[in-house]
Amino acid sequence: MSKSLLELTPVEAVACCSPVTREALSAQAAERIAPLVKAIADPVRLRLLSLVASHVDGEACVCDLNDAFELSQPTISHHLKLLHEAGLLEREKRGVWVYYRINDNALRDLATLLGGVTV
Amino acid sequence: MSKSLLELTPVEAVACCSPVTREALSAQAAERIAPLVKAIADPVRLRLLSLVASHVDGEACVCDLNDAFELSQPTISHHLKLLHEAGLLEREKRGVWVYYRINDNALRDLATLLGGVTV
DNA sequence: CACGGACATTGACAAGTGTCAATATTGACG
DNA sequence: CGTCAATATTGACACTTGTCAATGTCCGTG
Repeated sequence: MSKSLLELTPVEAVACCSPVTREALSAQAAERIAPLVKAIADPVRLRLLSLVASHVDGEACVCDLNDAFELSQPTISHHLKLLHEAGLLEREKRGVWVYYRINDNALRDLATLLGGVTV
Repeated sequence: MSKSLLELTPVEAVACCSPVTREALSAQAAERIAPLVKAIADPVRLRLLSLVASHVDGEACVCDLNDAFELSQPTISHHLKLLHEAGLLEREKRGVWVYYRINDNALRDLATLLGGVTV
C-alpha cells in the first residue's frame, strides 16, 4: 500500500471493500464508507453529479451548473466542493472557468459495494 | 399507478428511475431519491444493514444487533426505525422478539441507479 | 495598472441529526 | 394479575448541515 489510510479520499477507501450484503461490515470500514454516501445524500448534490455526468464531453462549467438551480452561487460552490473532496468530481481550472468532471470509477465502486454486482 | 407518489416509500420511489449518469436528474426525482441515500449515509446504519443482510437466514433479532454496538438500545432502535421507514429493512414481530430482514430489491435498485448497471 | 467577471471562502443562522436517560408498551410466564 | 424481559417512544442536548450575504481571489482584457 503506497498511501496510508488517512490520506485516502473517501472514494479510494471504498474501492477495496466487498459488498455490504456479503459479509458484515467492520466498524472501521463503515466509518470510511459513510462519508462517501453522505456526499451524495442530498438532492442538490445528486442533481449536480447527474448534470456533470450526463453533460456533453462529460464535463460541465460551474456557470452552467449555477443556472440549473435557484440557489445562490456560493451554495452551489459549497456542494461542488463536497463532491470534489469526496473524490466523486474532478476539478480543472481553464482560464477563468472551472470545469468539473465525474470520477468514472467512483460511483461504480459504490454501486458494487451496495448492490453486490461484481462487473 | 395504484399509489400516489406521496404514499411511496423511498425505495419504491427509486425503482422507476434511470441511472443518474445517463440523463440529468429532475429536481423532483432528486428529492425522492435523496432520503433513501440519507438512510444509508451513516456508519451505524451501514453496519446494521450489513449485519442483517449477512446474517444466517437473512434476518436478525434486535437483541443480536444491540450486542454488536457500543451504543444504547434506544439508539439502535432509532436507526432501525429509519432503515425500516426508508423501506430497506422489513420488520416482523415474533413473540417478544423483533426480527429485521433486508428488502432484497431495495439496495439493488439503488445500486443500479448509481452505477448504471442494468442487470 | 485598473477594472470586471468567474468562482471560492467566511461568518452567521435556522433546521436537521445522533445520542442518551427516562419512560412507555408489549408479550411470555409464573 | 404481577412481574420481567424485549423493544419502542419521548424529551433533551450537542453537533452537523444547508443556505445566504458579504467579501476575497484569480485571471483576462482594455
